[in-house]
Amino acid sequence: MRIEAFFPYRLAVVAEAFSRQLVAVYGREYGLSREEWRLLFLLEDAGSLDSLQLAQRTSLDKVQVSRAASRLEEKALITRTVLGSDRRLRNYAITEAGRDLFRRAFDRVGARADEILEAMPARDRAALERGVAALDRAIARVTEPETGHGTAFPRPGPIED
Amino acid sequence: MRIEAFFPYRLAVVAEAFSRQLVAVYGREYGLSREEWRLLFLLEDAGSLDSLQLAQRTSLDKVQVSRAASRLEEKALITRTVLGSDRRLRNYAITEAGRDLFRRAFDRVGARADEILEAMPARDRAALERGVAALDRAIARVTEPETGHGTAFPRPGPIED
DNA sequence: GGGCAAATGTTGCATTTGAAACAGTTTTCG
DNA sequence: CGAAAACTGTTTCAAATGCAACATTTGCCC
Repeated sequence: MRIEAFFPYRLAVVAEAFSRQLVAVYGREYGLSREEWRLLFLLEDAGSLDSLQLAQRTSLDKVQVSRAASRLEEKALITRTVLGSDRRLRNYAITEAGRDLFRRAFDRVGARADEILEAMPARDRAALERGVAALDRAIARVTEPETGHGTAFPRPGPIED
Repeated sequence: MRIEAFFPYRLAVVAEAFSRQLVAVYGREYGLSREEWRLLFLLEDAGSLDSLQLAQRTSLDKVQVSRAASRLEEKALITRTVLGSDRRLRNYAITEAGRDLFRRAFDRVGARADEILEAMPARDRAALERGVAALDRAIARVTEPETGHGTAFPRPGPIED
């Protein structure tokens, strides 16, 4: 079989290429790693989160979160405080500087993503979104028994939570 | 905006989760890295390739190829010889042991991939394939001027080659 | 209450990865 | 012909990553 015809290969290569287009923006132009980008994204939306909520809404493991958060704190883009109610947990909050940086980066990243997606015919774009959503459900279904570590994003329903 | 609604995030997370399911097979059970897996895949199909052909058909850069090939050679799964016609190039060939290992791994990896894909309704699966193909074309179109390093797979037409 | 298991975040260490420098070969052009 | 430029694969070095051990805190059970 030719590798170009193997669907998992095609999916991985295309997803990497798409991701690379966006990393080129928030990475090179704003100095953010993928994990830092995701944490800022979450915090810009939520304002503040404790680590339990964060673990549920991100597909990063605890080491990645800890390290990305350290760097974001060094850059003064977020703050991290020990939670009083349970001193094992942390409360993460985005700073004004973090909001500013994220919003500027998001404008450019979103524009780049749209530029690519809008180069697709609308029907193809709809097919892609439908297919991705369905694949996500299929993976969740097939891997149900195991721990969902980074398998997918939280969703309503009987699975997860 | 909620990160779960940001399409590039959804695509990246789903693609990683899918990939992880397959790496769990060829990685843990057959000791192959992603790059080694791809090289073996190509060579099992072609039998033997020189480095120029290889660079065209893989989405790996030269460093990744060099290192993966070294390991495969150590494991006696491929052979590497300097090409007489141009001593900068190498000829890669798969060994019998390499074929055997790859075929066994491919059976299991393909089965795992099918298990997931067949958990999708046929219409959704068709949508996914259509969408992925279209996204690949869109990325190639938008990034046309730059070097296509790992951007996509080779295709007929005016671009690349 | 007191000890033990579970949960959480962090750190250490070995491996992997990426970018640039490098060495060897070929091509170009004067 | 010969020097310089271009090309290819490998190596080097610093940074990133993954996994396991660790320290701290909490919940459990007697």
